[in-house]
Amino acid sequence: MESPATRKQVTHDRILDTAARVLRDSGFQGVGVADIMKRAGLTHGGFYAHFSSREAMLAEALERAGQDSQARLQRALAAGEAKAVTRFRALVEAYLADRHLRSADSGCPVAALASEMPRQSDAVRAAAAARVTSLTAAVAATLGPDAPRETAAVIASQLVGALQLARTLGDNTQGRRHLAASRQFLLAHFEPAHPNR
Amino acid sequence: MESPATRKQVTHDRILDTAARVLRDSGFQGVGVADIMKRAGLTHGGFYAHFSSREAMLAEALERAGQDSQARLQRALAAGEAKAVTRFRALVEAYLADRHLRSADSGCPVAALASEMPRQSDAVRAAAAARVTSLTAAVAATLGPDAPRETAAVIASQLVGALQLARTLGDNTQGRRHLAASRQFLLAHFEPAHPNR
DNA sequence: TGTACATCAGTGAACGCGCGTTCACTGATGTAC
DNA sequence: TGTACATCAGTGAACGCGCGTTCACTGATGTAC
Repeated sequence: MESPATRKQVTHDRILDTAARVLRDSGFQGVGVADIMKRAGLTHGGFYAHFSSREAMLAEALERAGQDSQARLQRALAAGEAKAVTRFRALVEAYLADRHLRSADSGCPVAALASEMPRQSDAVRAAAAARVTSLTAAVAATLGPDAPRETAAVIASQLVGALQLARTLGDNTQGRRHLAASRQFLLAHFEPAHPNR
Repeated sequence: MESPATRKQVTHDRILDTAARVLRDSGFQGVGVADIMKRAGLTHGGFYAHFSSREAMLAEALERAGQDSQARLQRALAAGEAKAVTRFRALVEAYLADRHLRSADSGCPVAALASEMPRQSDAVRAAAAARVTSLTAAVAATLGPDAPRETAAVIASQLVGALQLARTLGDNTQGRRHLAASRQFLLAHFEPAHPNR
């Protein structure tokens, strides 16, 4: 698989990684072609050898951000299993961690970008809808198999909404109190009885 | 109070109303000086007689949007009282109405703009934090007086998160199902027993 | 009441800057023989 | 193995457009006497 395209693919990947981080930190408007290329160690002229347009790059970057975030969540669940806490608790504590008040660049792109979605291109919105679905599925997988189907959607809303309101309140006592209230509520009402599963 | 400033104040008000609507529909980036002035029936040159900068206008527009939205919510609560449903039910059904999937321009600015807030100016973020607080207070006022203090914050998160995820899913079956699940959950778990109060 | 002047709200042309996009070119990598 | 040529990834200057901001000016409203 060391085809002639390899070198270009490596660069493409580096650009995407950069864009996926900046996107979550700075929003769609904050992702500039020249800036992303510079951060990736390149000049802006080469951009169009990798993407047909800025719009196309945004859609790819959102998908990448979703994969990043999903993978991080899975690692947190695995770590939770090692500590013998429920998968649900591991998920809630990872998603609503105080640390996420500040740094959004490695977190969930839905929480970082949700209110901008209705104004994005079809490709971007499709990627966003897929990410909502996969987040809901990840939540469902941490609930007991007897939980109603809608419960996962409700919990996903709570996770995203709580993180956004806390970020709006700020990285201070108010914001942290808001996160803590959501964590406590979710654990009190939805944590399955059995530690592992 | 028919002071010489009256005419200018009327114009100022019209500009702000326009900006408050466009802001919720198109986001912070979508509010352009020339566009807003044109929609208000003016030319862009006069803008700086009303605001010191575009940034200052954004902060004022966000406050205005918050007032609009709060007033609409209060009217919905009053209408609910007339129909002898609980204030809580009136609030949930108004906030999570299917109609809000499409039109954000008259709705809650927090739901319309939350994920853009961390990147805004101090003045804008302060206005946003105040609106989160007032939304939480509005929710608290519809709960029984014996409800724990954190409950209102959790419900506010659910309202905002559910609306945003539904909008991300789109104005279709998926989006509407998402909203319906949240409405049902909130009513089943938090609606006070007594119809009025 | 009427006239002359001052103030005020809004106009429209112009400026500077950032940013997405294009394109001719360069240096490096790979291929043919 | 070595040489000549083709392909490829990336460079950097330039273009065009949108947008926030400035400013000299105009027509209308209000005030002094």
